[in-house]
Amino acid sequence: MTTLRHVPSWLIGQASMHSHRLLAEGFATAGARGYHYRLLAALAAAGPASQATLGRATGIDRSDVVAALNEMTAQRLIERTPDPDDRRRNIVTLTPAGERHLATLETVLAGIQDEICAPLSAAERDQLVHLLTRIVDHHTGERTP
Amino acid sequence: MTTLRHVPSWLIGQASMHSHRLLAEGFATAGARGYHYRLLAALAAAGPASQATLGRATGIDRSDVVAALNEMTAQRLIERTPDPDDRRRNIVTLTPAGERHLATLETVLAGIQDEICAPLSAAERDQLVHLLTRIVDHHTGERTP
DNA sequence: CTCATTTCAGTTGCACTGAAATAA
DNA sequence: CTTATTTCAGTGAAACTGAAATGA
Repeated sequence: MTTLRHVPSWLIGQASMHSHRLLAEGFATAGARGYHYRLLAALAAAGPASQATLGRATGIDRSDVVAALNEMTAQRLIERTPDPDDRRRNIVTLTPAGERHLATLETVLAGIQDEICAPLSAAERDQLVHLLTRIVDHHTGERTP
Repeated sequence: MTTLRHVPSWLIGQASMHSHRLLAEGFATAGARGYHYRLLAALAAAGPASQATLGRATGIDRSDVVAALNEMTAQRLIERTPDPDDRRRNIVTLTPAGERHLATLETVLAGIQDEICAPLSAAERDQLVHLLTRIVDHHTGERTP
């Protein structure tokens, strides 16, 4: 596109499309998709958690958390056990297979980052991360101000 | 997410999510969606074109171009006329209503850009545009290298 | 009663694939 | 015969909404 080439939202969207495609391809060869990785990473970072907590931590909708965890349970990557202190909740824990799976996905992810940022120097990559961090921080939590 | 906060693809995806939401909201109040704007902008920039050309110019799939143009024809924003020189082709042209609609969407778009880049200075915004441009350019056209 | 959690059913915009008909 | 264009039918991941059942 001619006129859109300097519009931030267009560039962000195009960059997102490419990174999303690369990531989806990488995750697919490992038998996963984006939601799976985000949930595994959140579990590894914060330890066992309820589904609602996982949804808030990952930004994934409560409804999609259910579906993704169903798939991951079938793959024996996680386990759901009822919380004795609050019987509405499921406590979700990583299985050893889930931890191994996460490790492979982390490797895939790191490779994709280098691929995405290939045309940038290390300093420029840091700069990009810094700029995007400020944008993302500014727009998270400030819905309907 | 804790561990993902410095991963470029995560930041790009989050920024894209926010900008996409803002853009979709803005376009929706004007009765449009992203594909409509991109097609209108391409028509205004390059003049009347075939659907295949529009698809290549906007990066929208041939199949989605058909659907979007159907909707836009119903709104009298564009017109399809058969190309006498190549009877497979439709020549797509902007109607006056389409030009007016595009002008409104341009205004919406410009406002959203300022909203997205609110936490950045003008120099930083240029820097972001520059970095993203290099990433996008590097990844467009180089599929299956 | 209100609120939180889990679950299921459905929707939407976007990106994409496959196949058919038509014509260069 | 091969290639290009338009069109239709369908798939898939992601983000989201609404409502129901259960329990704090």
